Amino acid sequence: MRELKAFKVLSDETRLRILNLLLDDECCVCEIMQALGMSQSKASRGLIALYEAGFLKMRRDGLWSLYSLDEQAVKGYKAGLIEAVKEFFKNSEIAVSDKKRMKAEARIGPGCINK
Amino acid sequence: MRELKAFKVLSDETRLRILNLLLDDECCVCEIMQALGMSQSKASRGLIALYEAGFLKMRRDGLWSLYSLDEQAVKGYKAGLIEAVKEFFKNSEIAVSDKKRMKAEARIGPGCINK
DNA sequence: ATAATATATGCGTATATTAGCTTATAGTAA
DNA sequence: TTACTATAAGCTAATATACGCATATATTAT
Repeated sequence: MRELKAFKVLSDETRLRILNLLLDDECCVCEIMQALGMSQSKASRGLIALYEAGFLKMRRDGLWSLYSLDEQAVKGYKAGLIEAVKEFFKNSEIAVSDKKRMKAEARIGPGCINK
Repeated sequence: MRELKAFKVLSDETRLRILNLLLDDECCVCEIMQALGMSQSKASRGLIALYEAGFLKMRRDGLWSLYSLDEQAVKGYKAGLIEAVKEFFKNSEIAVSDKKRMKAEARIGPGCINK
């Protein structure tokens, strides 16, 4: 049986919201945690899970880990999954406010939470 | 946030295999349990979960509960999920043998297991 | 070197999920 | 009615998952 990870990783609201944000942009962990209002470890773990499931790629830029959609993911069976995520969040209030907060945030690291 | 059930229900191998079988055919619980070699309660619960997630419809025919793909599911965001399931099982050995066993089985109820 | 910062990870725990076993329900047949 | 059969559901144990807290790691800056 093929690996189930891609299906499993989408069975969680946190990870769906993260993936939805990353459909358009490249983001670091701190941007995700701010935009989605979640803890650093939660954001990091969500991103890593999506990465390990093959949806995201990652590159380092200094202290930042920058995640973005892996173009390989839009081929094969994951394409349907990504399509479903897009449709799922279409006209979704939460997605709109997630994106809004994302745009508003600078990449200033998790420390900003305490400012 | 929209209901997450459709994503959650696909995070399990059993239910993926059931849905894949039902993409083509209408089946009763006993056919699924035989074709997939699983217990009656496991097959029934898998089918009910897929039904409640909006992938399947059900009709009664005497003692049999007959499940099949709900055409509503091929619209909206579930369409991508179904597409992903199809692609996932493309050229999959397990899907081929599942379908083969399915064709070989008559609808004779779970009692056949003991024969 | 030390300090500061962004991210990853180990650990414990709370919660959710799965599946087997059994029983209940509903329809059929005599 | 009773007997039979296919499915659904209750209960429980085993397993898996998610997440917070704290700490480790890695990179940069001084």
